[in-house]
Amino acid sequence: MPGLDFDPIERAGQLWEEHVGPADSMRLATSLMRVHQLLLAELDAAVKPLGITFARFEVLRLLSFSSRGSLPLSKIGQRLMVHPTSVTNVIDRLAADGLVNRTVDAVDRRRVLASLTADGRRVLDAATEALTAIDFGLRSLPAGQQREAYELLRVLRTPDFEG
Amino acid sequence: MPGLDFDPIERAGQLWEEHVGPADSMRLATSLMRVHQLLLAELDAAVKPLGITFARFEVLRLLSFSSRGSLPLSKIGQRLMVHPTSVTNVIDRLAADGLVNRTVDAVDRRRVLASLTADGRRVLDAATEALTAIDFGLRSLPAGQQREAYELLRVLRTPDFEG
DNA sequence: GTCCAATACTCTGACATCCTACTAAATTTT
DNA sequence: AAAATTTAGTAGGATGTCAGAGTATTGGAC
Repeated sequence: MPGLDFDPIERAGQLWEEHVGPADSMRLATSLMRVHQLLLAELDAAVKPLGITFARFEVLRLLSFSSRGSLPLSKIGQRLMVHPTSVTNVIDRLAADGLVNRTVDAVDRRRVLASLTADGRRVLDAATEALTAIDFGLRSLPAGQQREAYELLRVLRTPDFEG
Repeated sequence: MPGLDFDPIERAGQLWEEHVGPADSMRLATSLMRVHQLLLAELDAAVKPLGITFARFEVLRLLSFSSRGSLPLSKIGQRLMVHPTSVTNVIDRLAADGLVNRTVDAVDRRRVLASLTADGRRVLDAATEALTAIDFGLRSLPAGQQREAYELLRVLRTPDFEG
């Protein structure tokens, strides 16, 4: 890095972003990492008083939207795009806290069905309220730009679809 | 990415997102979570043959841009916006693999300085090449939209500044 | 009908992250 | 100069994530 008249250390964070070859993609990738870290920290903090994390909130929310009131773990994994072991992990903790029930599917005994308990419903409602109150950690972004960002990211969520 | 299944028929899970009340912010928040998961998995896979993770790549990259060739751990934490213990963790693993050196700062003996080894430099170069080859997992997003997304997310990365 | 492949989940281990202390060193106060 | 405070890093524990291996169940091939 030749010819710098300011402290290179203090500027390194910005420097690589502006000088390195594949600047745009690297910038966006690292930016997504940072935003995720900050956002998740804020969302976790918002629901922490209720004894859950944002990951658990997402599971509870998913269960509340299932028509039968229950979902096989594999389905939860597909929806949240997480590994089967992650689902088992989170469901175990939710069950230990009495927020969900686990039952073996009578039709296909390989399956485990998770469903909300009354407590789970209460916690979900309170968490939804808490998260809505902080605008899901996105109040610094105007509503219109939230939509834009959502549309831009849509393609990245569906890697192998429609080009 | 085994365990991830994108059956379009089952994607009804995303439908509700468009019907619920505080739709925009919740949609964007969950979208960011999914994109992060998918992106990180792809980036980790790209550098896995080199024996590192994307988190370690970010640390190596940061060290390579420091003028003195070393950085105190606290500075690394600030740049990557992660907890001090996370830095200690990653540096420990990098040092165990011989990719960085740890030395106590002679000026301020509270500080620990991390610096790249020759091996670390080699791994960093190879990782940069591997990540560039896959466009940092963002090839499905056109360059112009990558810039747009970056600009939109900027505000979320700097919650305290309004620059 | 039996055997085999696919599916659903669990178990163990690795990783990165956070939080709450805690120690050591430097800086500020008094 | 001594004490209090701040700063840098570490230790231990929890969480969520993934990968690999293993068990149980189902469903298809023969």
